[in-house]
Amino acid sequence: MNIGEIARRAGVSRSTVSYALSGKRPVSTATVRRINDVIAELGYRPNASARALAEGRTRTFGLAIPPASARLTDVQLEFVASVVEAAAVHDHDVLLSPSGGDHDRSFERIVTGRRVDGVILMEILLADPRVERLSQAGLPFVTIGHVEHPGASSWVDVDYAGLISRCVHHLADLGHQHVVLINRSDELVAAGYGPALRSSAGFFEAAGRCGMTAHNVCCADEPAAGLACFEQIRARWPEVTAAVTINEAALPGVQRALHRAALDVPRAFSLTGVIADRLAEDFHPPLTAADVPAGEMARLAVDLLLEQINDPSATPRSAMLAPAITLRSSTGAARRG
Amino acid sequence: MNIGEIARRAGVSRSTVSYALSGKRPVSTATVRRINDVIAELGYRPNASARALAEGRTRTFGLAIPPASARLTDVQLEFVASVVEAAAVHDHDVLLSPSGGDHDRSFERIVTGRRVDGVILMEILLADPRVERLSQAGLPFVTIGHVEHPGASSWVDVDYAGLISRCVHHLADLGHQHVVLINRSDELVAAGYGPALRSSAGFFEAAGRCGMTAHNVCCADEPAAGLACFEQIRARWPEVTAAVTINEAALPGVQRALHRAALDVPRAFSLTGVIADRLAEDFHPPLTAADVPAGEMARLAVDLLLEQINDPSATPRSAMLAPAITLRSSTGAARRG
DNA sequence: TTGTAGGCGTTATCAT
DNA sequence: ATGATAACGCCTACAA
Repeated sequence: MNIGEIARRAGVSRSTVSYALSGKRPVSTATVRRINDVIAELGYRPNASARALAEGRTRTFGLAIPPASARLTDVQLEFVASVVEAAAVHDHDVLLSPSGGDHDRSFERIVTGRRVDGVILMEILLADPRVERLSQAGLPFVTIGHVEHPGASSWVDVDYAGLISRCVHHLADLGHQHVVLINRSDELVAAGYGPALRSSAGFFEAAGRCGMTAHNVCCADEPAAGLACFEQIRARWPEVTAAVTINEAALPGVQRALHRAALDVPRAFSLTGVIADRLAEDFHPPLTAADVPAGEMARLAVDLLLEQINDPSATPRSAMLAPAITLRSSTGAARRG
Repeated sequence: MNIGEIARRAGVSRSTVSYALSGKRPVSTATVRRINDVIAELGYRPNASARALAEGRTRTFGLAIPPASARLTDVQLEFVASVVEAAAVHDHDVLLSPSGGDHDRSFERIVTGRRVDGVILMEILLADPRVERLSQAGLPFVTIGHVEHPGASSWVDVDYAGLISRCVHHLADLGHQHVVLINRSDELVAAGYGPALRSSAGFFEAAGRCGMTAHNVCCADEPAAGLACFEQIRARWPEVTAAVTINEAALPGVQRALHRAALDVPRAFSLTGVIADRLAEDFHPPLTAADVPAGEMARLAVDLLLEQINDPSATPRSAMLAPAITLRSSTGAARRG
């Protein structure tokens, strides 16, 4: 079933069918009707490959996700789903590429094979080879997280430094003197993962300003690590009365550690950070935290990407999101030493 | 950069370049070398759309995921990642389609637009309109979960009935008399979601055989629901000493309910079911449970799909997985009434 | 308002 | 062993 068949049955030329479909030139209402009838009857839809070849655009986005080996977290998953949905709103499809290492076949296939009109890069590192690859290929892209030279490309990010800083100030206001940051994993920090680095920077900066003693602890993205990590914190720095975290995957373990230590939150210990609303609400007690607005980030990323695709010469735009910190029940006045 | 340009620079015809690349006809080693040099120098890769148009195949799979509205669970996510990875092994890409309702634009675009060579359908319902749609479109597909007429199409599934039955027998052996099944949500059951129905069937069948009293409770896929659901169970049927579940998303809530009721597991209460290993191990105490082997299912699904694509007339194959039940620490002898 | 024809970049069938 | 050339199905000037 192709456009020629439709044309034949409707008694018109192929171009007329094409124009009737695209509306790029006037077609008499009578012919349009006839064509639509035939199309409806035969259930015709243009062949995407042929259209892409002729138009030079695929109406498809590439989404580079972390490889399956590195387990995706809950928010990351939500982000993927939201990107797909936002793309669908613009009648675009999403091609997945698990990538992260330097030489990924799937990523190369997508980039060089002109399979997509643009790419959204998740979980970007401060120095990410894929960014270089994409700009050299002249393929529009948007990164989630920003790179060394902001302004060089479009990105969407969360202001981890600022948010963590505000969390620290909040704790300072409550009288806490000794705080700890439960960060993402060592590997991520070593690889130059922005959110981890910026959180740490904002944390120490704010703690210094507030005259607090502060410690940073890296923790793998899993419950067991959260448990071990928290117990280690209690052992090494018993004077600590509050923790700030961006490590969502470790939360169940932290929860268990609190139980095990019979630490009442927030009376004996306060906990806050940057945590997706849903997870913050499921914690016990619900966490005072800044949301990670995955859905909004996804929509923004798609918008920025479309902007670049429609006008590759447009100056890249970017958005640094700073969601409000929602007060719930996990932070309270510091216990007296 | 196209094949013509490569041919020109290598001083050969386009077909020779094409054959040098595909190896579908002998090309002298000298020319192959020359061609490869040019290709390497210019970084050429064939245009995927043109190739798809000419070959009649896209080397792309469609993956129909539940819409973003229905939150994807952890295992579902792992499944998506695994499918992408398994597809990459065969040099195929994966196009995502959030679908589930009856009339989905994205699904239609993928199916009718010949954007993919085949489709993997996640979270299938007993009567799923997409199955009908795909077979009428003559597009190969594999379903995760099976439909009314097994044999009519390829599928991969987990033997929920059998596994749940074995869980029940295990509990019976431990002396439990009163058990409850914490199922997936009401909506899912009403929609004819296979795993929920088969779990329930296997549950009651086994309980009957063992002379136990048994109750089935539907529970939404979220922690809060798990908490409420468990407390309701305790209130309605205080005599129940063990629960079987397939609802992974509700587990955190169940965990909290156990804490809140100060129920010692497994001394005062036993818990088991079909739960992904990672989640089972993160539970406290680790759950005796059957794994949901998402990775294996994904690889199998891709294999079956490729089989159908390469030979559409091949009789559909299917696989019913029955992973072993791993004994951990959440089941024990029934407490005496 | 509509038709004709060339081109998008490959693959594959003829030839040579 | 290699070259022309016709598809593949669509879009879009250019004509009429």
